[in-house]
Amino acid sequence: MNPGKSSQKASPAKSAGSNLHRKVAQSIGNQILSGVYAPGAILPNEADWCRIYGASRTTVREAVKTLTAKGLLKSRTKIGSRVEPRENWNILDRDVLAWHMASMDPRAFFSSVQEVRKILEPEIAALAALNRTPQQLRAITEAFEDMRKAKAGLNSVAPDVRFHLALLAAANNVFLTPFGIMIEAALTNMFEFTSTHNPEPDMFIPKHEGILKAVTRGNAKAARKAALSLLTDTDHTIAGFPAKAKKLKKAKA
Amino acid sequence: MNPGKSSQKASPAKSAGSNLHRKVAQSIGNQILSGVYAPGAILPNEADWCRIYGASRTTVREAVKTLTAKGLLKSRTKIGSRVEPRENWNILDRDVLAWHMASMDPRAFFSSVQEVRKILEPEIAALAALNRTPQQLRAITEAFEDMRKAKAGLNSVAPDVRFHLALLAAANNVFLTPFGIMIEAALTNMFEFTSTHNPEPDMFIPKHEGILKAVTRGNAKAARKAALSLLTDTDHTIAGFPAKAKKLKKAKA
DNA sequence: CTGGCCAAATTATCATACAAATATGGATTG
DNA sequence: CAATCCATATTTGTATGATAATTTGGCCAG
Repeated sequence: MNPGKSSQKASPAKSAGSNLHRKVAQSIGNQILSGVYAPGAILPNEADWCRIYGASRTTVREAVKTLTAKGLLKSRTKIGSRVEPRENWNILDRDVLAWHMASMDPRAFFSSVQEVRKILEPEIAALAALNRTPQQLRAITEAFEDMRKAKAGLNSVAPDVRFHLALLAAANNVFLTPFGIMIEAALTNMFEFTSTHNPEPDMFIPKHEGILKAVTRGNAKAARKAALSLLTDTDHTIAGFPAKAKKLKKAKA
Repeated sequence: MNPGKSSQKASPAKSAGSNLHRKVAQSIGNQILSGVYAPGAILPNEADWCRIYGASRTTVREAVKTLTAKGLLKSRTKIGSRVEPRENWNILDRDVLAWHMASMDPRAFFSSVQEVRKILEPEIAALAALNRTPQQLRAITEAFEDMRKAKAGLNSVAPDVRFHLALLAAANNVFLTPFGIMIEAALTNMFEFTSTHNPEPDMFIPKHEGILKAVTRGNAKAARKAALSLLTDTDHTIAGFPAKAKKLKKAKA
């Protein structure tokens, strides 16, 4: 038998994506990240989820497998599904990060992110200066040109993201790439949070140019310094917006 | 209808875990990471996998959803499943990393890992010195005591891993925790690769003690320096083993 | 040549049934 | 009374077969 379903959709897992198992996964994922189910807690069983979402067991199980693959869950026969300890959560997964941000204080989020960015991005810039291929340098350059054209405002976010991701790719180290997701999330949400995406508007373009030039010249030391300088500006921008607490509205379900 | 299955298991997805969908996921994951299916390539469809593994569509689909959740795949109706570009792969996922190591040159692996470790671990130690809770400090201390007791050899690996993971946890930054998987993999495999896990056996314990003391005193600068010093020793150990190319045998299917 | 429409391929979802694992409590036995 | 074994109930794991939804690609008409 298939519990639920033929009845009515009790709690309609909203959100887009149009895949039901995806919606279910997002809904459950959000509940875990928001603390409705704490690490160690046992989740409702498959039959329960079927009733809750009005979905078939097949669909629910695919959602559960998705969450398991992201380190949020582990299922055992006769026991059910248990929430994994936080250190196993794949926080650098795009979905998990989105669910995380949806229920986190934005200031705490930016604080953690900037801490890591200041550790990594100067070194990423330095590595890029040493390891970049001509093609990768071109990608960075083109992103920078687009930034210059876009001037300020919302349109400048996308090229900015591309710039930082291209830089990251140019570092040529697989184990650094997962941070692209974090950087992207940070830059994208910075605008919505501070409503001015550019820290120190006058220096925004020049400081990026500083990184580009250093990477072009292959000057690791200068690249490191330029990247750090940009991040310091970003710190100031964020610090200039105290507990505004505009809820980040990134996640979907 | 259910393709395959009732016939015979053509290519028996070996490996442990005892869950069929897990074995299938590991087998396909290994094939993707080893380049059998390159990014952009279209994979066999569900019916094909059913025949190949002698599994039901239910099982195959759960495996595919698992891989999708790790960023290796994306499925679309009428198209099939396509391998995602490498930058979307969740390389800091435990499984993905295992599959990656299974088909990678060990020297290249250690090179990339050490590059990242030298960037992160000194700063992790510094953050731990500033942010650690008493409980976290105790965890680090206990791990260190176990290392001292264990002396050299294989038994010293586990406490060493615990030491570094406890340090990481004490940094108290969510976005750093995913690196625990990489650090664990590195330390665990170092022993098998160099057959001497301890770099500079005489200095192995003292250098860890240096980190512990600095963290205990809350001296960020000293912690940073001590962590870097340890990593430099590790570099030397690895460098001392040129193209031995003992294949790492971590992954399972 | 252009636009729209049809058909085929593939994933998405559903319903149902049975298998396997395992925690739990109760019976059995020393 | 204690320890062991065992039956049973619960929950996930797997199989099967059917139908829906999506979308590419080509066909056809204007």
